[in-house]
Amino acid sequence: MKRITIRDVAREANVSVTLVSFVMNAKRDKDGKLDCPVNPDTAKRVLEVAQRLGYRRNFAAASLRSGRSNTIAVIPNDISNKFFAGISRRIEDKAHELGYTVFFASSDESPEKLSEVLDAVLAHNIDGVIIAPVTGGEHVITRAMDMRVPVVLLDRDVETINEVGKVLLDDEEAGRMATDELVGKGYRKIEMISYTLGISSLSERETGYRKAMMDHDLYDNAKIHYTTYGDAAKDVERIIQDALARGVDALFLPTYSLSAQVLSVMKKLGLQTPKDLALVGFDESDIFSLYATTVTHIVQPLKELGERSVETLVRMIEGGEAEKTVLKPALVAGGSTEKRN
Amino acid sequence: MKRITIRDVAREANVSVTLVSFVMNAKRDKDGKLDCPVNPDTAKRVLEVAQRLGYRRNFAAASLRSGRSNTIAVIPNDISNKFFAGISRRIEDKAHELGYTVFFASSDESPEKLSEVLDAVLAHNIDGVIIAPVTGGEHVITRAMDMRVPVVLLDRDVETINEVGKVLLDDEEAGRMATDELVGKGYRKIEMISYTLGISSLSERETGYRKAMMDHDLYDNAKIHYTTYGDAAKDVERIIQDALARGVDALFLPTYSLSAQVLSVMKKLGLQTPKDLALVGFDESDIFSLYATTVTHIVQPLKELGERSVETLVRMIEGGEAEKTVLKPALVAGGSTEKRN
DNA sequence: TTGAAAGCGTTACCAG
DNA sequence: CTGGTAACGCTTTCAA
Repeated sequence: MKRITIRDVAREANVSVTLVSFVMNAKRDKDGKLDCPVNPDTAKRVLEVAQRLGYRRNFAAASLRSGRSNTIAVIPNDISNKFFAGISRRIEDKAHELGYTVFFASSDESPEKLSEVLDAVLAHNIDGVIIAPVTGGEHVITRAMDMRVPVVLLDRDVETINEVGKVLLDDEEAGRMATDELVGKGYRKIEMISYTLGISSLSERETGYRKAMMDHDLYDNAKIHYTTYGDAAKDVERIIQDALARGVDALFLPTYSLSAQVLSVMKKLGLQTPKDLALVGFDESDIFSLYATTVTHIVQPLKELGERSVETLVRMIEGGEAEKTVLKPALVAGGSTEKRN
Repeated sequence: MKRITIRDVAREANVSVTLVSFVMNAKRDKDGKLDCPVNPDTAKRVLEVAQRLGYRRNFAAASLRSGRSNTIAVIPNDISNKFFAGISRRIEDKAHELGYTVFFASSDESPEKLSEVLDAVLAHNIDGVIIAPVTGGEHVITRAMDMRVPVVLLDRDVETINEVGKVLLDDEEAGRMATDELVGKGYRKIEMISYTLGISSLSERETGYRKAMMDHDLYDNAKIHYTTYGDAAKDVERIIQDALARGVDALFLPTYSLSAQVLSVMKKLGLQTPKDLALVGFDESDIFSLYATTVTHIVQPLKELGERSVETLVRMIEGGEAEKTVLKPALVAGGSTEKRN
């Protein structure tokens, strides 16, 4: 069961390897015609022989010779996180449609792991990289750029870097939507819990919240509580009790993990939403529909985020400009923001 | 910014490319000594030069020449599903530890997509494949075997195929544990909802349930309702109402999706667990702890499943025998199986 | 429209 | 222990 090479096909079809290579690499134009300088009859014959013999291009050889790989890498912070799970398939599908293979690897927030992943990127002749949710460390981007690999930033902006593609959510709008929903339903003392991560997505959501509060002349009521990913469990309980003591009537939670944390604490304390506290959560989860009261939440257009990031990257790989796209969030209404009586 | 090749290193270190190749491929043994037929001093010099020049092996060239890639592929049915999200990181970490890179791609249940993925596997000289949760279609495995690529089946058995590695959950035990828990807490009319998928994991869980019911002399009460993934939403509501009408007091849900579906219907119908219906769910989710009453559920040892599958595959790649591992599930107790009064 | 031949950077083989 | 050299299978000139 020897492997079929381009030479086998050439011999069997009575043509040169060059011709076979041409035919195998030709893209079909809209008429289904092969777009290459080969006699159509010859091309047809080559295609038939290749098919019959079960020929498949040896990827390593092609990559070695051409220096390209038709492969892109996607480096999320954690391949198993919520946001990424929803977006990975979209990326995969779109990449496949454009003729690229995708390669996933977690950076894990660790500079060492990140460095290894990037070495792998170099070693594999990978054509471009999509860097998805990462909290902390701009090294990724600059290192990748040093390697002259096209980069697209997904979900999170780094304002100091501009030679990369960007596909982002309009996070300010998300913060504004959440706040407007609460105000519209009669809530006034609306506060927010956020992480001290210093990443653009969160700070923009905070900005949206602040501006909306200001627009509604509620800025004196605006207050953002901060916690860290690791301390959230204990901080959130304290924050909620403090807020209730001060008469706060609603909370905006700008990430899924904070939303889950808050629901957990409220359950533990026997608090009900919206009676004791109205809520707006973030991202998608069965929890929002299965919690005692359904929870209003902001959703990101995962499909578009994924597809757009691939399109942007491929365009850059093929010599195009780095583009920036900002997509709109949406609000899914639930019982947690029911009109206040 | 020319790329540094093995030849550059050889010239700079005054040795042949052969020596450099030896050194770069040598694994360190436990003493940190390089395990290769090269003078330690020479090796050290080569290493230093390589470091200084920033040499990185060209993956495509190595793969082309050696026919191997130190890469394994993982093909789940859906890269974004629950089970897979929890296991992917474990696979990645373990593979990395053993010197392999991982490549993820969804088969998506579609034979065409599957075929494409396998072509990619061949084209990339991939050394082995882990096939994770797939519902329907044994083609995968036989196709991969035809390609002479080592295969490990993860989570789901195909009894007719034996030349592959297998890493499975003791699904019969899982069914038994769930049933025993319910019986132990005083429930008697225990039923089960399952999918008509004909996959081993589900049918084994059913077997465990049946056997446990038999052991407790409750076999006359045993009943399994069937639905399909697509029809679950409407079927589950009917099933629950029918069950309640017949005085059923507990349900065992052998998958996460069925668990979520049942919780959703119960919420909609205003039913409470365990008062109206005791429940045992499956797999991990925030839902189980955040639902009005916490839900007892069976968990799989995701870490072990992931690591073991990689270890098994790598052993096969390196010429070892195909092994079969069966891991034990665990039960996480919650309020949904509180003792019946 | 076709083909010959020169590499791409590595590893494997065989000598020393 | 060390080194020369022939592949690996493909793409890419260049010439016909």
